[in-house]
Amino acid sequence: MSEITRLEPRKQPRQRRSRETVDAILGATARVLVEEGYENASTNRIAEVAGVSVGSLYQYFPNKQALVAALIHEHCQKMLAMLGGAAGSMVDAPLPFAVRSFVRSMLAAHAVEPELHRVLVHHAMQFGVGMVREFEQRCLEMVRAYLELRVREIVPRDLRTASFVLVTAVEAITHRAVLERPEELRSKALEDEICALVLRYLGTGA
Amino acid sequence: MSEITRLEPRKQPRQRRSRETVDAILGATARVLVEEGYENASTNRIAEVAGVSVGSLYQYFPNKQALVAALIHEHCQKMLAMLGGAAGSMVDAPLPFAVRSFVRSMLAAHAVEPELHRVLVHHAMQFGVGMVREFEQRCLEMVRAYLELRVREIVPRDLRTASFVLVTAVEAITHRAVLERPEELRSKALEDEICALVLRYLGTGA
Amino acid sequence: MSEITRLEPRKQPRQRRSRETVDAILGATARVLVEEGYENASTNRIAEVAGVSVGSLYQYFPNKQALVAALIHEHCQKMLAMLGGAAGSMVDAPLPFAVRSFVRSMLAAHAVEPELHRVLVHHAMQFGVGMVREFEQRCLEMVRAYLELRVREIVPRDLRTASFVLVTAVEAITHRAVLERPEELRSKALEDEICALVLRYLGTGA
Amino acid sequence: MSEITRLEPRKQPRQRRSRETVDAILGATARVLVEEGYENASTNRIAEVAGVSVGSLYQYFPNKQALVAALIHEHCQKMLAMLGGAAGSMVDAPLPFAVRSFVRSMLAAHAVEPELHRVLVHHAMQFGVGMVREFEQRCLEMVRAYLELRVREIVPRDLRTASFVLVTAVEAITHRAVLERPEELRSKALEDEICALVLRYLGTGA
DNA sequence: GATGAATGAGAATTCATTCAT
DNA sequence: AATGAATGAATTCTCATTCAT
Repeated sequence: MSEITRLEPRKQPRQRRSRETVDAILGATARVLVEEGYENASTNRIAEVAGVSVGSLYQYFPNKQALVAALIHEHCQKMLAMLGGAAGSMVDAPLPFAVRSFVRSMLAAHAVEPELHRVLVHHAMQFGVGMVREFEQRCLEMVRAYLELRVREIVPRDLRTASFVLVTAVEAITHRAVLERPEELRSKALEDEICALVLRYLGTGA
Repeated sequence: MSEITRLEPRKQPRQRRSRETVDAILGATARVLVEEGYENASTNRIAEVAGVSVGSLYQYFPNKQALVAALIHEHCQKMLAMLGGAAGSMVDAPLPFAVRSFVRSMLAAHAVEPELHRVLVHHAMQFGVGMVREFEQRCLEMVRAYLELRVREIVPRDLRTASFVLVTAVEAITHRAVLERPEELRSKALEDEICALVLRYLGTGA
Repeated sequence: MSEITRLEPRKQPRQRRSRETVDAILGATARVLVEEGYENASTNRIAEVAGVSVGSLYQYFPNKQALVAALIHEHCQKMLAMLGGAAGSMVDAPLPFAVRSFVRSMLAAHAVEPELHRVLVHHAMQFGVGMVREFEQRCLEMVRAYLELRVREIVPRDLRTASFVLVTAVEAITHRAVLERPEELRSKALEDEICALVLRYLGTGA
Repeated sequence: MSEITRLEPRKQPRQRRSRETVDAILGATARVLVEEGYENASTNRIAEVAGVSVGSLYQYFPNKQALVAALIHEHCQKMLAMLGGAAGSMVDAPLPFAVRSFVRSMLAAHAVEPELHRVLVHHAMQFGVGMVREFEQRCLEMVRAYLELRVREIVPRDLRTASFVLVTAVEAITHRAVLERPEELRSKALEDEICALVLRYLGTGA
């Protein structure tokens, strides 16, 4: 079903020139993926858009998958950075504030480059599984850690399942909202509703 | 981004033998998709597994996309049929029963052929969008219709958003549970938890 | 050092048309190999010379090596057929006649398509090893079997080494003579000399 | 069939450091050729193994063929040096001693770096033909010169053909023995048998 | 209707070689 | 002199699709 393939970048760019090349390649990959779709994203096309030769592309990425994997990695790092900010402020905050902070971070994280996000999520499972799972895993851990702090204030007893339910739900709603209802994002109505979903589930009578 | 392509089956099989051929092709498509992955699912391979010639395949399906579209359609019909059963029994039932019926239907619908489901969902968006959306649209309509019947018993006022939130959340949790936590499906604990999520969100003080 | 690669033909040609295609491909491979050299023998070039599309080539041969392997196989069959004729007449013949028969078969077998022979021998070792070894093995067996029949008439006692020495020597001289001294082949002087080498080695005082 | 290409090293290394670089490159070429095969021996790979940049490689060798040609040259020099020793001692020696000396030199010369030898012989014909031929030519000359000295003691009258027959036979047996029967090399049985082949052919009644 | 041979554009990937730094 | 980034033509191989039989 799937071949074993190296995903690690082939070699580190040492000089400034090569750093620029790598950036150009990743940038072009993102653009082509979004504008022309995964199926049409050939390495030759990507190199062309990046303004470099295919050879240069293969000097840094051993194959097409590694290229996409690198992009997924970069994207996950950005999203994790945004969630990380929320994590800090949650610890001491009472439930309603913590939940709102989390939900906002999720919305913000998904809104960065939604089109790219969609394409990457789509193909992430095939190989860079570990990379996307890293993001989801971090969400789960974060939420679960927080729930454990507040265990006496909430209704659910099985925190493993509770965090699975919450993270999956919030992530899915956020994801689809960004893609399908971008106009509603500013209205705060959706944000309120997601917070309500979470808070009522946790049983704080909000 | 994508070419405009006919997705309709090329001709209706009228005789029994034709019907069998079409079934064999669709069955083979499902098998190949699941066992060998989308990337490796060539029309030649599918025809081989189906035990017919490529020529025959193209007699009934104008192109590869139409083939997958037909499979998606078939799959959606099965899922809708399972939801349809629930729909009938929901109308008159009080909230807790209705919600449980809905959640059970969702779990059951996703459990039919989970591997195939995963592959199809994965590639559904690329072309057969309308077909998957049909399923989601029906879910939304069903839930919204029910919520309108019970509007005085529930907290949320914006029923459009409420049904979006609920359907998206339940669908996502169900989907991931079937794929990633199949062992927990029998325990009923997850089912209970999803019901709790919905009921508390609706504000019935469960 | 070397990848594991399928060398078996991909599928049997069933219709006459495809049989002709396969023949055209093998013929073109031989021509290109001889006229343009192994390095320049690309599959596209071979297909072009064969007057078919690359696709057709890959329908019957899973990769380039399989193509060459098939050619080697065919070539070995031809050579073995020529040796086989000699084998029959050797059994009852006295040494001088048997040796001459063997040497003549060798010369004839190498003279069939000497240029192709050179290229194939050259690249045979890389993969089709078994195929060329088959030819050499058959020679060894044939010679050894005969020596065993005549063991009382000859000097060498270690028949395994004796047949190795003889077959290797005769094969090498034949091979190089065909390639480098084709004009001398008709003179029979070389044939006489090879026979002398063998007979004197066997100690029959010729 | 093949382009005309400069095979001469680009420039003579004058300083010690340059000499070391060239040696490192040739050593790396040998290693890569033996360990990874000719097909996988790219100039980039060779430079990497040599611990220098490709640029440096091209400073000393105008192209890949020149690199291999240089290696072949080096290898032939080593083999010729070993044969040269024998040549001196042969002149005055009686046939049995001379033949044994020659056969031993051949065996020793082939045993130096058999794996490398095999790869080089394999590809020598493609371009460095002259270089390998040089070795074979020298063998022929040496043998023929000796046979002329002893012409009254031996049976064969056509010394050109006789030396061709002998050198080709001994070389082939030696080559294959080193590659395929290395364990027998120490036993001296094979050496004896090759000597017997030569001596009996020459008709000295050994 | 069915068959399967044939097609060929196009995709991924390599590698000898050059040249700016 | 050395470096290593960049090049891009060339190569192997795939696969959706057509069409003669």
